[in-house]
Amino acid sequence: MEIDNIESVFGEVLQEMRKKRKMSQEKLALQSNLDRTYISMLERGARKPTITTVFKLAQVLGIKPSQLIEKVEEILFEKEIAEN
Amino acid sequence: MEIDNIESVFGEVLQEMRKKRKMSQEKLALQSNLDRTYISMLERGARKPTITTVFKLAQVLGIKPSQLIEKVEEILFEKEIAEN
DNA sequence: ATGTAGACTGTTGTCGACA
DNA sequence: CTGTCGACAACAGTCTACA
Repeated sequence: MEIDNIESVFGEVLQEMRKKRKMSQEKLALQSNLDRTYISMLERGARKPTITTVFKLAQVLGIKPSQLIEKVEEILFEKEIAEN
Repeated sequence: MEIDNIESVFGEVLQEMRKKRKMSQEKLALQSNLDRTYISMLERGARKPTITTVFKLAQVLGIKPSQLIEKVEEILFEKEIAEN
């Protein structure tokens, strides 16, 4: 089945982490040195970030990149189970 | 100083993990559904993978993507310390 | 404050060939 | 088995503008 909507899951996680910090997309974009519209696309799963983008975002969110990825794994794993 | 040779560090880690498994670039490429020449470029730090590429590689290497990223963080952190 | 659109630049990732 | 090269298609990431 291969799923491969990693980008959607990443978007969910990113939005959750951002909101938890009561930060706007605009501010996140500014601080991470990325474009506001791009953050929007990321959260909606319309783009897959490169590894360097993940590092930038994690830094601004104050977590380790690996923790961000780990969150994605967890959700992805739940969804795979729900699939059989 | 901003460093930003995340791709070089990722390359180091990828190569280390691959060799530890006594796997050729060719086999890694085949199993991860990526191009052999691209694996070569990744290991030499000439390309930055997207998040989905990281997931593919980690799966073939038999580790969690977050663990792969964590290794990168560690080495990156050592290098930042060595810099002041 | 966010979503979307279109046009754009640069880079990822593919492929064939040769050392 | 790996590095590199050149050509290429596909997609990441920017920017302006409008709802």
